[in-house]
Amino acid sequence: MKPPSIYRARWRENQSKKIVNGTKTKAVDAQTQPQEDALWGVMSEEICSRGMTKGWRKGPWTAEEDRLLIEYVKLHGEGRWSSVASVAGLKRNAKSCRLRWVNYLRPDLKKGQITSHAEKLILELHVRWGNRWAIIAKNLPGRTYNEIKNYWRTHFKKKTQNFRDKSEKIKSRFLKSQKFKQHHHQQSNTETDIKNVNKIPTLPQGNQEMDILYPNIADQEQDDDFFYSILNDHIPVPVLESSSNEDIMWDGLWNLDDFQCNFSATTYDTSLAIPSLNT
DNA sequence: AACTTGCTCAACCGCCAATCC
DNA sequence: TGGATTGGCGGTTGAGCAAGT
Repeated sequence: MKPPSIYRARWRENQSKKIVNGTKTKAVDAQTQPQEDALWGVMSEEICSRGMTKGWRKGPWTAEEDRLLIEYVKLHGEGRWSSVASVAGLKRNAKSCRLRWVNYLRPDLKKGQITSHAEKLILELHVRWGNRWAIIAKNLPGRTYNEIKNYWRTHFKKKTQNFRDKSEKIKSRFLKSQKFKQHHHQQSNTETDIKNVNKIPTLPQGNQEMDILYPNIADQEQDDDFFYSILNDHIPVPVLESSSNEDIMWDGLWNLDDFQCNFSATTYDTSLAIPSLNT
């Protein structure tokens, strides 16, 4: 008894294993995608109508469904999502139930606006961890990774864009005046930067500690300055002393979609001595 | 008043690792 | 040991609403 998506995933997997003329076939490409979607739409209805799956309900949860799910968790605890549908009488799949509980129904969740303190902590943690929302959420008790993820997208995307605009100006100014010198010297500097990134101290938890970290920073301008200063503090900038590959280097430095800043040895291009950013 | 645009956030999807059988 | 299942996570979507034109 599986939802149609399972059958589709399995079908795709089998397709990708097929070998035609010595090369692996693509399960779906841009041309066949619409046909495949249509096909699986029909299949999906067919599968459900024949009772081959439970015909999982989708869309917004009703109050009654919430009540049933809460009752279920009270009785059976978290983590047994696969049996929710049959036991609680919900026409929702395990994933949907888990998500609803984790992101909305959990009693320890904080509702309401994210405070400025929490906002700053999110920024700081995002610089450290990138889009690893689950890890960030663990430092913000009562907040879900989904909430933080949404918050980031709606509040900080703009700021990252502003930062990029600013950085473009700095970049053009900088390029006019800088020349690179020694390749090996640059390499040793960036390697030191990578080590320093790994030494960023663990952040304390709780509002009291955050007060110590960020005392009396209130207005928007200060917030912006704070935001940019974090980036300046944490993004290791190689010493620009030698090279003729300015464009490649600056692309690496300034193409900071979401400010993914997890440097690692495996993504470190030693031939250019420029840290590349995980995306 | 009607329409457009932007914002918010719940919910879904796909992928992957861990666990189960 | 290997396939199936489950749970967790990140990316994305889209409905609902408010503000602007």
